Amino acid sequence: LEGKKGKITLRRPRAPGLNPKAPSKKRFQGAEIQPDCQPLTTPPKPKEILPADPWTPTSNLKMLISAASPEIRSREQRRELSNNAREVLQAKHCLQVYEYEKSQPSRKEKSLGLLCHKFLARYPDYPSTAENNYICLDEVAEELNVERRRIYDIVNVLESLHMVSRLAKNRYAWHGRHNLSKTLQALKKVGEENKYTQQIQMIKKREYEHEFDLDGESNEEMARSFGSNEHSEMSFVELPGMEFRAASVNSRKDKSLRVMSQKFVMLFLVSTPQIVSLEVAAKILIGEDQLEDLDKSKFKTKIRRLYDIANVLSSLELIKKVHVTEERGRKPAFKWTGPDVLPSVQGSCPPSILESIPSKEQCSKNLFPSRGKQNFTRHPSLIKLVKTIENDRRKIQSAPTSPVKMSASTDQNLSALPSKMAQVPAIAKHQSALESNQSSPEVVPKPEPPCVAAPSQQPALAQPPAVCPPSHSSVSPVILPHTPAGVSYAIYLHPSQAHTVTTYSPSFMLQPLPCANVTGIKSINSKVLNKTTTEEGDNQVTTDDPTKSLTAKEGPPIKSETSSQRCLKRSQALQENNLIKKCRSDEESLDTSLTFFPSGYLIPLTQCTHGNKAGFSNKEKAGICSLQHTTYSSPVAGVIPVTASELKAVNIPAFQITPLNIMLSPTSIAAAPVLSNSCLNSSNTSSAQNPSSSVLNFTLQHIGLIPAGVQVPANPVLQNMSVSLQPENVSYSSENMNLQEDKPSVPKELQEPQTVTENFFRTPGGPNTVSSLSANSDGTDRISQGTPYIPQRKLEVSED
DNA sequence: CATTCCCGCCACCGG
DNA sequence: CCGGTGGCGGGAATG
Repeated sequence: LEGKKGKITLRRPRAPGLNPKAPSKKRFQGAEIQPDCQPLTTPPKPKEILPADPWTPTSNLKMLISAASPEIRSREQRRELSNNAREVLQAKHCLQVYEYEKSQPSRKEKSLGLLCHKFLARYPDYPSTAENNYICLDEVAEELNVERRRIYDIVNVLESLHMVSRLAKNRYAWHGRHNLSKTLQALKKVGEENKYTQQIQMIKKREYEHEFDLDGESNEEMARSFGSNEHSEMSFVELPGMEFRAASVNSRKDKSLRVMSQKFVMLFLVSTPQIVSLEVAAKILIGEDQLEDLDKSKFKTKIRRLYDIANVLSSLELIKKVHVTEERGRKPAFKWTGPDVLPSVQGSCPPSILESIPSKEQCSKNLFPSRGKQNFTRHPSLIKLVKTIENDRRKIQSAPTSPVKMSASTDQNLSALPSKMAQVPAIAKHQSALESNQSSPEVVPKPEPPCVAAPSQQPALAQPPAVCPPSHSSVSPVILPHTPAGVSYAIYLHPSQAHTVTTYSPSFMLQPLPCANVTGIKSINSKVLNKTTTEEGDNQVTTDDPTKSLTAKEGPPIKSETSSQRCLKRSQALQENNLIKKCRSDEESLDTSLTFFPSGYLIPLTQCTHGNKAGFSNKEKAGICSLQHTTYSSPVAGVIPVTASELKAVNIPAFQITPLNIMLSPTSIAAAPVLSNSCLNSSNTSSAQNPSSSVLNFTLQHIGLIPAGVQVPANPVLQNMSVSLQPENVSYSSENMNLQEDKPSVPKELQEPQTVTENFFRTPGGPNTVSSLSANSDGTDRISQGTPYIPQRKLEVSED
């Protein structure tokens, strides 16, 4: 009880004796000082604010307007009252119009997202090495003209991504996106260890059952397992090079927002469709004693917080708001639009990783203490206790300190410290070498840079440069916020993985496999179409139900028979979101491209690809103006140019594919063939098989329609389809789920016709079967295979 | 009415 | 004890 600070009830009544409204009034005053305005009806006329108004030249006007606008409304309603209202109204109207044109409704102007943009605009995505960009909260708050409290919200989230780190009171260091990829890797890993994927599944299943009143019991079991191995009180995930930058100051017990942010991100990284609904996220994040503690208020609060976080993440363009429409209506959700994250593992010392890491077990323990025994639910009090202990430990550990910068040597010492360190796989250290090139001061460049590379435009993985140019700070600053849509992926599979399709084995992630057998499937972003409206090429589409990475995801657009009962709406599905990544940092990408890939993953080749291409120009631009956040670079119209070299031969050996993270959207499938026809004819001819057939095989196998090992000859139908179908119209359903952009650029009518049979891939027998979870002593959990669980409900995701 | 989420009170806690 | 932090939830804007 005491753990949490003010319980709701404790909250001190504001303005004793006054009506609850008091606060709001205060609010207004705070924003604009109006000494004596008559309360009631008087419209707070535009009191100019104090002197300086930092922002735009027109800000005054803005202020006026915003101040007036509320009034306007009320006035409008009783306009009859005044005779001269006409004029007034007109004037006001003008103002309003003006307002709309130039400024947004005041509330939006104050949104955290906007504020965050402003904040981010102040610092480069990739700050140059040397000068540390220090951030002074006071200053920033003042300059941005907001209360400091808001800055904390932003900074806390950024901190969770290690984009900033606290140096001392009021001071933060700006790191930009240099650490982002590492952070994401670490987060992904932790997320995997925590079985978030399964948790998500459980939650969904539960909901599902709830709806239909299916087995109550399994429900119970679920809850139990969920509760036991879940609710993790996990501490902040640190990054190996940065853990203590913040020194003593840093140890604050409540890192809740930060932790929450990290968890939230993890959810995206581990779920296959990379779409997470607020509801699910909230439930998972609440974790704790979540039994049926559906505690409504708590849930609400969590949601609120998630919105805060989401706004910041959105500003960072890591996620984007979408809506998932189910039978029950549409729910807010977010889609990951950030960089793809490789499954951890470093290039430099592949084999040692397993050992070097204290052990996943340990990591998990630290992060999720509850994890050990999983068959009974832990009593809340115990949890608390653990928590407390941990906190104490943390304090102690973090004791020493002063904002001293650590060098590599110290780094090691530190690593011994807190569990925090343990939490993060040691991995990064080695990798840091790569980044060091760029410049992070703190990172000590390791002499042995793995394989390579020049920042940015690296050729394909296949041909890493033999030489590694030491850093060039000059290069580093290149910023590439968005690149055009086309992205390519390669799928690396390891033949040895003869697992069934459904097997999920985390352990693989840790195994650095030399990329044996590389099969590259190149999908191109076919955003192409002339979609006029959507500028972001993101029309995504694909999404599989996270719950089932196992089941087939998308049915290739097959002629569908309407037999399927549900009609899917289609979104303009063009690509899978993954494909769309905008590549932001070359370095990061580089980083990834150089590492060894565990089998079963889709590896984004983006950077490589773009580097050679037009991407450059964009990069440069980006570099120049740090602010152009919001605008997505519009996808290149038409097919994205792909060099022949980029297209790798597709050669998929007959084997089973571990489904992890593999996402193929029909679009992508369609795209390949199209591409080949239009642009790459010559290039792909060399491939052993026709890409389309490979893809088909891959898909089918993945789906489980055909046994592994069986190859299906190129399917004429598919090819035809792919050619003929317009990407936008191609819809595809993953299971029964349908994604839809929130603001569909394509009229539904158009979309409708493209119905796909959703049932097509459904397992005959038991659509409802759910894979069960079993915890292994080794700490890894696997999903036992069973029939894939296929949710019956229809889901649609729409973009905002 | 539902969804978003701003605002700022005030508990904490480091210094 | 002060002042920076940041949990938290009311309730205003918006949809």
